[in-house]
Amino acid sequence: MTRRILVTAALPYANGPIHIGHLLEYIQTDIWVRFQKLRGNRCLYICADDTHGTAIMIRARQEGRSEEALIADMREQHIHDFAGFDIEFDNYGSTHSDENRQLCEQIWQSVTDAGLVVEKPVEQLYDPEAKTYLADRFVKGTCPVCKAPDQNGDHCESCLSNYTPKELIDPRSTLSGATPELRQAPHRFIRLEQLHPFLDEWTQSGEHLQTEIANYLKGHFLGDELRDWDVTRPPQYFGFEIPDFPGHYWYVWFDAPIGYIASTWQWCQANGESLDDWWKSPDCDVHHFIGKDITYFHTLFWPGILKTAGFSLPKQVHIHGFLTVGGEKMSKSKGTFIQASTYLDHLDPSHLRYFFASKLTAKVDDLDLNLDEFKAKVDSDLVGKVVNIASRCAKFVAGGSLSETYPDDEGLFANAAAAGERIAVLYENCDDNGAMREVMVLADRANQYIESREPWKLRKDETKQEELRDICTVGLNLFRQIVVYLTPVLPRLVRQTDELLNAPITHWDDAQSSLTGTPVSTFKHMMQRVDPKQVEKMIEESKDTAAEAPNDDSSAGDAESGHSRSSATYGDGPEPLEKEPMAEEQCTFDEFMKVDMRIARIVAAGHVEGADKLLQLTLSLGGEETRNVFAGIKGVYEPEQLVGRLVVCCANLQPRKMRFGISEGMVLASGPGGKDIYLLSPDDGAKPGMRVH
RNA sequence: GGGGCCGUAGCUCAAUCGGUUAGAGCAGCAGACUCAUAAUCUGUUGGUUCGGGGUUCGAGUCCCCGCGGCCCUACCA
Repeated sequence: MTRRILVTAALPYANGPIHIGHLLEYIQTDIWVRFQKLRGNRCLYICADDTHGTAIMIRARQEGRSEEALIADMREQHIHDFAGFDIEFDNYGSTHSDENRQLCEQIWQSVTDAGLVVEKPVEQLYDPEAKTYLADRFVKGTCPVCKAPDQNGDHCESCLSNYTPKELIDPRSTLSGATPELRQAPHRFIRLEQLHPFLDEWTQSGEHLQTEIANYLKGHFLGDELRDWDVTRPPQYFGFEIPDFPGHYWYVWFDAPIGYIASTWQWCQANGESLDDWWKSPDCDVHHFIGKDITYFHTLFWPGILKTAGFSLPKQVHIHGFLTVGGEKMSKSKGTFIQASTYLDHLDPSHLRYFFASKLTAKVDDLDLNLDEFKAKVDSDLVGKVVNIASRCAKFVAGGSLSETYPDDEGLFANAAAAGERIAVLYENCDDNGAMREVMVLADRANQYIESREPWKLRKDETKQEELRDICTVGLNLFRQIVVYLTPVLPRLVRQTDELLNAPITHWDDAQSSLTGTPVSTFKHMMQRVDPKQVEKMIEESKDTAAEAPNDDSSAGDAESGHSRSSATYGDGPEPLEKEPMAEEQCTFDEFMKVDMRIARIVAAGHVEGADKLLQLTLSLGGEETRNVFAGIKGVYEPEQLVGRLVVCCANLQPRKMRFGISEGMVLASGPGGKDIYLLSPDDGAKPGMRVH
């Protein structure tokens, strides 16, 4: 019997473009949906833009236009990006829709009727100029602990202490610069604790969640009383006004998940279907795909709401980890914060779809995009193995057709057909990585088969043309089987294969029966290797030098430049350069200027207890400006000889927490290390605080 | 500061409830082939499972202490 399955991916926020981190989720979900559809199940892929909240409101103001105009624009971009990666939604809605408003009102009524809503006053900083309450991240000021200026609302990056925005010295709004006032406003909360027994049961049984997630919830939330959840906001706010709480709005996280239902409703209206069949029927399974950061909302809050309002509970919430690039969090300054559109300008979307598939498992682990591995995997698996099968066979039969009866292939086709169910189970369980492995084994076998039959030799023998055609018939059928299994991942390859073999792939079971007698078109290259130059360009284009503070490891050692005098006169050998070759990559003037180097005077120096290599230095940049720096020069310089001398330091290096304290800069020195360390000194006349250009 | 996840071959990952000699792919190396987009095929070298203790007949797996990495920290989208 055909299953009915409703699938959602998390709603992207309408405050920014889609990037490759987002794509991991939408591609994972798209693969799962395409798989279900190919298996003959009725499956809907539902998504929408998440459009409400302070951030949208503020951005619209800054851009001098309405929120509606902003989110309409963003929606266009999002849809365009998704289409570029062959992510095919059945409906892409918006949380700012009539359907969503109606559903919010209806669900709000349900939770109110169930006695879950309670009103309490909340004290918060308010920006009198922007006329809105301020979330912590919109407040900056001087740290109450270490007095470092320009720190965040809730924690200090200099001394790493935590506090509340109210404790900040000289707080100011990052929206308007105004001094915020402490104000009180009523908020309404949902008493989640009342649903505690239900959530205990739902999260811990029925395999709705991955085990690590179930354990996490049990250990972190369900062991204690569940906190009341603040789901309303006082003005000004961009969202839906609450009917029985005039002037107040639902918090964006209340209406966002309801957007799943609203978007489904839109699809139902357009297709003459009933919403209840999808959201209130036991015959339909609801599956959510989300990232681990929004676990709380989707596994506690959301099931509680659904239960209370009488909607279907998710059959499963599939939670994935984050995407890292080169083993690290995506970074704008490193160019690894890659937007979907930037990727599309340079590389093939199928490559990324395959790479993600080959790395995705049902676990919550983070997934790393290593660009070298990306190239190696795509080149080897897709081009070298899979497409190669078609490439080496099709040419021998192009313009002709496949054999009329399927030749003896020693059981290869039957074996690969049998693998179909195994692979289907892997896809079903979100173990795309396992599925890709199985498929690659099939590709290896096909290549081995062709190798052993040596069709290129038969081609020269007039009497063996029939045998040649048989071999190619087997090869191309094995290829087509593989493409069927890759359909969820590589829809474009499917279309190309349809064209080559003149037989459309429409169902998973197309891998069960062989193709015979059909015409074969001329082979055209189906996929290119990854071009490293394009990868580089993509990274380069993704670099946003203004976006982040200087990086803690990008500036240190390589700030040298060449000179024009002959080195021979001084007997300077090539050894230092040979030992440490110059950086190959050039740095732009802007990048160089990011490093703020200053003349500094060492006003204090001392040993650090327990440290083998460090000295603690206090640098003066003139006036009151000082820096605490740990320098790895113990054993080379004695503290006493350092006090009073001038050095060059990097003054805007990101502070770094070290074992013995925070280091706030770096003293420039040269030499390979060990005993060979030479501090840089300015010529006479330089004064502390002067910039080094 | 609090918390989570992780550490296995050069790289990416396996290894059922604690149970034989820790397995694959890629890379590397050697050879073959020349149809195929420098593709493919055959063979093959790599491991003190981060370190140190402990429990056990038996530990990659469980416990403790370190070290290292990534991430989260609930008015935040």
